[in-house]
Amino acid sequence: MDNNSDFIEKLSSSGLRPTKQRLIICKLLFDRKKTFHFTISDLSKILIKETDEKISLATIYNTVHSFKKKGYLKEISVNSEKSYFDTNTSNHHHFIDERTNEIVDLHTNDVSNIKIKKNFPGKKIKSIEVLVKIENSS
Amino acid sequence: MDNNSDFIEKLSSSGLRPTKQRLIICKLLFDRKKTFHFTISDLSKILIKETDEKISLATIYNTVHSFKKKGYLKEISVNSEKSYFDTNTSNHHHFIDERTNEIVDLHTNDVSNIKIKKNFPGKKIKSIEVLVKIENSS
DNA sequence: TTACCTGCAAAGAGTTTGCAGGTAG
DNA sequence: CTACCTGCAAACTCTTTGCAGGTAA
Repeated sequence: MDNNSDFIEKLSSSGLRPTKQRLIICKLLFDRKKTFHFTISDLSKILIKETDEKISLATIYNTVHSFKKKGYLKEISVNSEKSYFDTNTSNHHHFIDERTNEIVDLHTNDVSNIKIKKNFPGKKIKSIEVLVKIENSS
Repeated sequence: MDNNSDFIEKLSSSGLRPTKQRLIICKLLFDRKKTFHFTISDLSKILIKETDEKISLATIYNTVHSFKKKGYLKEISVNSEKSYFDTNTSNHHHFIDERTNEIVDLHTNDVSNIKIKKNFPGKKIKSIEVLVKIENSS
């Protein structure tokens, strides 16, 4: 489990100054066992609730975008209303319940091997993402 | 290929009045051989360019949402900046080039059969959507 | 000291809504 | 005639930007 000095090292080594705000956000995002899926407003609400420091929205946007650019976060396309970010940056898929916007990771090996049988002249495949929409079975 | 009286019938039969604006949009969206992927602003620009009548943005939004609600359009999650709509409402997948936002349909039988090997207590699978991100091969 | 970072407020983009006037049935 | 539809403007939400003051190295 990461601790504060790991985060300082992580930020410094990628050219980001380990400011107080970035460390708070790091702790919130990366000091957990399970993948975290969030929108900026989720993150902002949690920061307000769980932290004494008030971090401005602009800084949250800046930080999330820096982390994304450095590869610490991934943006996912599950919903066109808001941007969702994912602390799991490895190759994987998602379940989503569109009623609640609950998102759950789906490991690559929980999905049968996918073959795309159509070629695209001049283009190559960069990634294949599966979105499994789920609903209550009742 | 549909013509105007087919569209009048289509709208009337689903409880939508076949107004001049809706017919123009119908013709633009559905009187074509290939699937059309668009954002509201794409649609608006094309309407301005190809039509003498000026249709207000609010009406375009209203119309697209009515058509979606009636099942004539599908909204797709490929990008979190804008809503994309698809005139192909059947089950299928997409290629996307994120550099240009070019979207191309991928038929279900161009993708190997997908099995999800993970169960979700209390939930059932509603749909499985594959997004294949592509880039220039050069 | 200097380059980078934060926080505020303003601006921008996309979308929705309220309402007055217009139109289909 | 009545319910529904259109178009305008205002409002709203999410996101980005400009800039003054603050902070890490």
